[in-house]
Amino acid sequence: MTNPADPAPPRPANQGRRVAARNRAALIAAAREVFAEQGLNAPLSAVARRAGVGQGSLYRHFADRTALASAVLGENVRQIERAAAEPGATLTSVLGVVTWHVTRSTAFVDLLRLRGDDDKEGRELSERVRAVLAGCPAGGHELAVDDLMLAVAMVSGAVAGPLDRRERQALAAWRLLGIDVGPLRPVETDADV
Amino acid sequence: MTNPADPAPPRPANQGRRVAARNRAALIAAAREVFAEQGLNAPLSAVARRAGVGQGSLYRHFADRTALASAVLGENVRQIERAAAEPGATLTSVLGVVTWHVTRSTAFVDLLRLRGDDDKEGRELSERVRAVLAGCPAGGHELAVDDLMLAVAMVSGAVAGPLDRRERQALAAWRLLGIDVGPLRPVETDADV
Amino acid sequence: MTNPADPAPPRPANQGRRVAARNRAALIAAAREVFAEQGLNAPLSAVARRAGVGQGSLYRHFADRTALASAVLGENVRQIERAAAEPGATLTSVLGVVTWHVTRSTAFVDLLRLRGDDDKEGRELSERVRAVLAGCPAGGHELAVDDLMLAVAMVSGAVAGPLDRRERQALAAWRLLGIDVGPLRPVETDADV
Amino acid sequence: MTNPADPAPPRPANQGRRVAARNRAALIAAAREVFAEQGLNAPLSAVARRAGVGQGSLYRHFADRTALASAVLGENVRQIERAAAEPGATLTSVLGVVTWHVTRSTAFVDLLRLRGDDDKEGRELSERVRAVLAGCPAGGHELAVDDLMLAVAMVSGAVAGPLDRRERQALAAWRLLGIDVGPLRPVETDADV
DNA sequence: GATGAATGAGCATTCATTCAT
DNA sequence: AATGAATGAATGCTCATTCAT
Repeated sequence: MTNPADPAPPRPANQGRRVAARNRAALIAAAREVFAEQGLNAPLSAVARRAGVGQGSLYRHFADRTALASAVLGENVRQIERAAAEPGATLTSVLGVVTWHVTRSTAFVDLLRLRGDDDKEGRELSERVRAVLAGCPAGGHELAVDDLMLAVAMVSGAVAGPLDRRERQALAAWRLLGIDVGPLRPVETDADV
Repeated sequence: MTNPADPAPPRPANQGRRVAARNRAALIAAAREVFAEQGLNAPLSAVARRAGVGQGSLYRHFADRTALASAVLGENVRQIERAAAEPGATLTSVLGVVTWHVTRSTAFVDLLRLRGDDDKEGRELSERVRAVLAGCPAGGHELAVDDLMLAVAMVSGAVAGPLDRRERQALAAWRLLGIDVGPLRPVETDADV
Repeated sequence: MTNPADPAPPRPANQGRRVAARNRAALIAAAREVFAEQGLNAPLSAVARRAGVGQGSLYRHFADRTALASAVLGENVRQIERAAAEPGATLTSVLGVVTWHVTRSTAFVDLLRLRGDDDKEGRELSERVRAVLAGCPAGGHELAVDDLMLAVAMVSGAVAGPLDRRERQALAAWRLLGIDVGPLRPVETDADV
Repeated sequence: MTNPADPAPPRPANQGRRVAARNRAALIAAAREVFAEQGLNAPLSAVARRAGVGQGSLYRHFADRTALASAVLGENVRQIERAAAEPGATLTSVLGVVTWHVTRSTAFVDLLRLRGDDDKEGRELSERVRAVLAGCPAGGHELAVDDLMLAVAMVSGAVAGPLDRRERQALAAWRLLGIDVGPLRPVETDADV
């Protein structure tokens, strides 16, 4: 018979609040990968596992799926904002960065396809992208920002499958729209978490 | 509390084989709605429920999700083929029908984004759409069929949200591509099963 | 819209009561195969399908799984009884026939492992086998019939896997028991249905 | 009728990680009973229910049916190995322990009848039993280990029905084989997990 | 009598979410 | 704060059984 009062299994030490920030970053990094691969509906358990973190910690840092997704996509948007802030940035160069994210992340594509209903977080992020595009020196293009956003969504719709295919499709899509994009690339970050 | 001596578990009447065809049609109709709203991964149980039919009946008529999806999307593709067969059909008019389906059905959009791997049914349907487009008298456009299919995928990527918004976005997307589409419309069918 | 009063699909002609007997035989034949391959718990739908008969017909002829199983195993037992009735039959020759069934039919093995509870049909069949063995001229063996039945069950427990393996195991088992068996064989029937 | 405004779906208290080990043990105990009664194909939901544990917990502890079965049968095999390691152990005494398990557990009998195909776990366990028998001081018997394993399978085939009947049949089967077995008994364990 | 469709209970499996420690 | 186990609802799928025609 099992003794019902047998001692609790050894509890892993609480490593203090220093770890908190580290865990948050690990969760975002893991979510970026998982969402990029499987889209915004990927199992959250997979994120926690890849982050090397308990399920509970995930929920402590991010109240729900949306919060986590916002954190991940927020980084993407921040990169786009940084790209636009670089000296010599043009609409062309910024679209290159946008397209880089579109080809890399299924989640970023999903962002542009969200239902308008329960969203809000998503709309804010979209708004920020729109603001960036609106502020770009339009290198010869006379496109309204609405059309630019539409064009980004359209390119998103064109990509599917493995990475190389996604890149080819994205470039072909931009060509079909008659819009130049710079090289597909991320943005260097100071502290690349 | 349930009476443990409940005599007869009241089985809803088996309505005989008369309803078979009706059920099949109801399943397709329900699947069209559910897939249109929630996409190709919608729960099949929701389809059965909306059709007012047991789970088993669904599986009797359609061996798996693919079979059901094919039945639904097959109708869509058939409509497109019919549109191209109408007297006086042009690329423009056919694209209007294609776009009608894109705005109506999330599932139709999904069709154009399927991974090539395990699919086959889906690829066949895509192929049929491509064949229709390839055979259209290209009213002034000099687009290769590859680019046409890409354009359709791009338009698909642009639509989201409520119906009226979807329509506006689709039309704007085509305009951005510089491609004319006819009026968004389905095709009249003799027996609209 | 579908006309709710559309005509019933053409009904397959009722082919008269001559077919009844034929169907019954087909069901037994199919069940023999299916039960032999998959054991007594095989899906009854598989039996109906292999018999080329509707599910309903199966249930008309056989009220439940037990009835069908009894029909199948009854034939096996009848063969054993016939073997014992052949001129020159000995315990050895009869055990050869018994063993033939053991190696051929998973269901026959299952028969010997049935729970005693709800059984009855099964016990009757077992009884008949026992009666046959009891009546055999025991060619030199001094085994009580209880022990013979036990031995048969033991040999049943030894067989598993593909046919050739089953045969080797059965013969090894009998050898281990020090009991001779004749050649493994079925019995010729006059009208081999 | 259920009040549609039911506020809180009363979730049974999550009793924390204290119960983890207890639950695991409860699952194994429940599985031992259920598998013993119904064989290796018993519904896992029955195991979870009898353990007083949610379905999810079962799957957390045991990835699949095989894992659970291995845990249960592994204990059986370990007991047999311990029996062979006892001072004064003989083939006779070990066979008594083996037979004890055969009479107690339908699952243990199933183990000996597994198809070789997709198994592996099962074969490993069988191998361990064989190894134990091979290593036993054969008290006067000159049986090859192959024949011993066959004999065990044969005895397994002989047992069916209620416990007392199973015991009588097993002993009679061994007698028929001319092989001595010690008293049917389990092995005392220090910590009976 | 035969037919084949309808039905729902049952089982396996996954996953979002909560909570004691 | 972190942990990781518990939980059950949801979903896919199979099958025994009933029944109108």
